[in-house]
Amino acid sequence: MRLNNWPDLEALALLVTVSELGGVGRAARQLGISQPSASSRLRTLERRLGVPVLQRLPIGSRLTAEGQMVVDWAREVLGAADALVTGVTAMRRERGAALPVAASMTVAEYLVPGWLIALRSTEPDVTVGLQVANSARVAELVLAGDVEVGFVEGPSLPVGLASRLVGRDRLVVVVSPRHPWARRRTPLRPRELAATPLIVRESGSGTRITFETVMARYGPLAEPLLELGSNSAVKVALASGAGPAVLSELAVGDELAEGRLVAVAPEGVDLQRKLRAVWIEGRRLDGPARSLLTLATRGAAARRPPGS
Amino acid sequence: MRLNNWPDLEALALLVTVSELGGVGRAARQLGISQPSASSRLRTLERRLGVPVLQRLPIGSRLTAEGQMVVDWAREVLGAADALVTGVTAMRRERGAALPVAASMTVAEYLVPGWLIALRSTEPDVTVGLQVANSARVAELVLAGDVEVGFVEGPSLPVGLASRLVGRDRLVVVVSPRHPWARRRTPLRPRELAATPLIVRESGSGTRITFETVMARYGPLAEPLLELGSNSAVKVALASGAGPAVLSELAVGDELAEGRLVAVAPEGVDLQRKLRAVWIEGRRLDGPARSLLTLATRGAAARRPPGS
DNA sequence: CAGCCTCATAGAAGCATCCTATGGACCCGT
DNA sequence: ACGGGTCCATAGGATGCTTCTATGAGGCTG
Repeated sequence: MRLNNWPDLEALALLVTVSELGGVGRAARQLGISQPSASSRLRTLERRLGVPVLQRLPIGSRLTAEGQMVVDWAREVLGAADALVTGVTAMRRERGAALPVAASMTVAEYLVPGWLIALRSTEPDVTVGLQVANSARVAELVLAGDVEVGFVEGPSLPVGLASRLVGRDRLVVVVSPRHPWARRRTPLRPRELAATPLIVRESGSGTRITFETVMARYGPLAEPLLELGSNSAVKVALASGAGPAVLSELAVGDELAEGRLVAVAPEGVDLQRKLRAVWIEGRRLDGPARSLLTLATRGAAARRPPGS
Repeated sequence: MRLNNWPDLEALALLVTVSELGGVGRAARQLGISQPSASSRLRTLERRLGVPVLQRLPIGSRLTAEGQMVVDWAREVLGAADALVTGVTAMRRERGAALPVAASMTVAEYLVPGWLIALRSTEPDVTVGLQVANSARVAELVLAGDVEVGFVEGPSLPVGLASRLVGRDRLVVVVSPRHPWARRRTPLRPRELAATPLIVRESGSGTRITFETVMARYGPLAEPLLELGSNSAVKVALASGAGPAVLSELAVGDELAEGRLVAVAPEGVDLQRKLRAVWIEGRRLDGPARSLLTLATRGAAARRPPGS
């Protein structure tokens, strides 16, 4: 991870806006900066990228072919950055927010930002307060009335809570494409998996607990090969070719689709877990809480069951 | 897409490095800046995020719980930014590169950056030149010897080219979760799909051609609802709830996994297409070209066929 | 030909970062 | 207990980028 030479997100956002509006000046106006400022920034961006991205014409500006690619890549970057900002903003407003919410780590990390971004378009003024905790603690917070809605993972459902499915997640055993398991033809037996030292999340994490619970019946688990505190740390370890890891499918969807990681399904083991929204039983959710729940449910309800 | 309030990628990279090395000073040293500079930057980042992310201790610095989330989100952002920079760098070196490559747009956009990032770790000094063109033109470039390796999509395979499968892609019909089709219970008949105005990529794009070829036998296609020049532009249109679109699965993997978009499979239509590396028949690839091919093949070979 | 649009350039002001030098807190050895 | 190692924070001056307003150059249109 080198330090400099990173693109300037503001310049990229400006470029994306230019591509949408078809003009430097128009984009500047929309973003609330002066036209010369926009012009200069784009020129700097172009110089730093080393590729002309804009075709300046007397009637406006169009993207070059390279510019089109840059804009597409930039939208990915900005989307991820938006998720970060949105997530952090929600965590900052932990207290005194109009809509206090609690979520388990996987849900908070991979799903909540997307929901909040969507929520923003229908309810721009609602401030959401996000608290991240394990599923048991989330349930407590909901029951205590500290938050209106909670999002939990796993099979346990405390009494007194109403719930709705907001998604399905599946733990996957993944290896780097370099790893021998990536090419194995024989199915992975649960006992073999149990006996293999794995890269896992720290003990206490929902991912770890789910995995250990499911695997319990196949004999004692081997000592972890490595124990890391976040999904992305596990991915970093995997990237350098280290042994199999267990992660949430949500965390590795991209890597699997692009072939940067390979999933190895243990035979006959169901590692799926349900992600649920929970709230106090009998309480009728309304206003923003209802909108959020609708948003969260929406994706899940229509998504097809296992296997796309 | 507002302009300011975007996080500073350099500061995020610094934070990630701190999380890996466990200390502000250590991270500063690794990144080649002074320790006070790092300290001040992190403080600024913290102030702008509004959340304490670091616990400063006399023996180093650890992340707070919020910091852990920020680092994970930041890794996503930086990964996307790295893909952008890598892709642009490759396009810039179009001529005079040690390893000239051509790729169709989907491959260039979604797969090539990942391969190049991986290639960097084994062959740090190789400069790759990337040319983006449609599959037919890629084949020409390979045959003319302008590039060593090409990456094409679709069924056509010109004579004189050797090829190897580097991945499978599938076109998917997607709608926003708000769209009626997201909840439909009846299967989508090919004829209904053909008769529905869709959001599609511009004519001439590989995605569009593949779709039209496959659908040809189900009757004339309706006029497009909207015709856009890039995958992300289509996604932007979808996000605002507009009608069904046809996109590459590679382009929407994340959105499907997180439920932000919903796939509707047309009954009995095979929209899969193969992504192939091609080079001049009989020519033996060696050096960096060989490494790249290995990398590209690696993910595909081990990936399971349709349906995860 | 005037007026409107486009984007580019010039010059001055402001802000954030950078560096070096130093200070305060802690741990650990002697 | 005391030096020497670690750690991070602060101070002060230099630098560079971005910002603004004002103006210019080019093209379309009534």
